[in-house]
Amino acid sequence: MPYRRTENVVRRLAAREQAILAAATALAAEGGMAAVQIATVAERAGIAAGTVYRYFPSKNDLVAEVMTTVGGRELKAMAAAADAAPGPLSALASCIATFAARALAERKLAWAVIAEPVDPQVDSMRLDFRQSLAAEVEMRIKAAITRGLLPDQDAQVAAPAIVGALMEGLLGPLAPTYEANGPAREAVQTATLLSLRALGIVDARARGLVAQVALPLPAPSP
Amino acid sequence: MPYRRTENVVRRLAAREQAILAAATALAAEGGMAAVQIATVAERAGIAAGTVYRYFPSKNDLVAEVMTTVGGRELKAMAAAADAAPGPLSALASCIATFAARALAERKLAWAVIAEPVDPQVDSMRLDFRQSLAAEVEMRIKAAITRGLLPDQDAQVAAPAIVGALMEGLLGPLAPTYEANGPAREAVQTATLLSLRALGIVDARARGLVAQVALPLPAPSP
DNA sequence: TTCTCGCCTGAATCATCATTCACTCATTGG
DNA sequence: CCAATGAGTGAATGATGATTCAGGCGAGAA
Repeated sequence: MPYRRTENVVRRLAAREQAILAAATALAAEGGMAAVQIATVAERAGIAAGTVYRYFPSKNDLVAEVMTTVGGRELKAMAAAADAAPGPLSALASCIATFAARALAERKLAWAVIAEPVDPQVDSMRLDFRQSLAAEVEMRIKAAITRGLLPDQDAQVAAPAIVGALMEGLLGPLAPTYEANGPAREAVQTATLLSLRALGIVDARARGLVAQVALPLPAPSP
Repeated sequence: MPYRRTENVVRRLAAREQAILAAATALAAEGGMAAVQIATVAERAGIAAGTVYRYFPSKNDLVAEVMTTVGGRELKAMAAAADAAPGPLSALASCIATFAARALAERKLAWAVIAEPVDPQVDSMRLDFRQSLAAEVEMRIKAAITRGLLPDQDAQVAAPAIVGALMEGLLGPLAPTYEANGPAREAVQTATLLSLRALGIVDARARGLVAQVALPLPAPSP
């Protein structure tokens, strides 16, 4: 048995895989999907291009993993925020505002993961995420409808529409660039308000549904 | 003077340019921007690849022209529908519904022109279109606000958000595929209703703002 | 220390497309 | 019919980026 993967080696391998993933994510956050190139990722991770292929069978797999990781993190945050809310309506509001705030904090990354075009193969992966995103919102909408807190409506159209509105209104190329915390927070509130109104909540602000979720913009997770 | 562009030649040249444009547009409508390749466009137009470059200095210029053409057509339709409406609110409703209905009728093309990613250079062209799109909606929103028909709000965020909601709700990959006229028309109404509610119109349906604009889905312009 | 693995390297290869250009050919005016 | 002109051709070229692979090298086992 002249060679075996010692604990040490295993750890190093895992660390390297994380480094690659981190490099790819950082590049996506800085320059969008176009910036995620094997050579660039490798350089940033401090390894040679070929090495990347020891960890990921193809670029698509790498990108897919980035999406899964980032997407999962966001979904979890949304769900957590919603679950912590006192009632269905404020859960809905929290869910929406959380998504908006977090996406805005990592604008380019969010755009890259949600919207930017990629290889068709990877696209189906992205679809899953968008699907989950919409599903999360849809669930909250339905819950509110069930309790009579929202007018009856087609949640299956409404949910993606809300997601689209947030994306376009906050992340898209048309959206203004928010510098400091102030305007960004306002934008999140405006967008949330708009979304809730779209669903039929007329006086969200008056009811404290918006103010209550005026989260600080979270620092991007490491 | 052994050679001159006769009337005949000029006509032929113009026809060929149109053929190229038409081929590119058709390809975009069928397979998205990725399908718009010089070789493919040329083949579809019945000419050699090199010939395309006698008419367009680069692929980007060709794509830009496709976008301008398609985009202009849509903007004109929206403006016309809105201008024909009796009041500011129904103008707004018409504007939104028209966009929704037409985009849905040529789903892939609309997606390609509005949302699908492309070369950064071309992207600025697309931005112009999106900008105009949002501007058109924004103008209608502001008009309604001015007359006190809508609650005061930030139209600059609301307009792109509406556009985003329609895109994602109707065109995006998550949106269900609408086959016949029936469900599609309903989807347009649902989306329109949602948009109007987002802006603060609580009872759009009751007021006949939605039903009134239940346009037939237009055949795609040739 | 020495012998093996198997990880790492990065230049070479492959694939995909846009773009060019030397050449052919049709049209035009004389 | 002929010469001139420029449209049309399509194979060759270029650029970009993913992927491969033959060989170097360092870490574990004896």
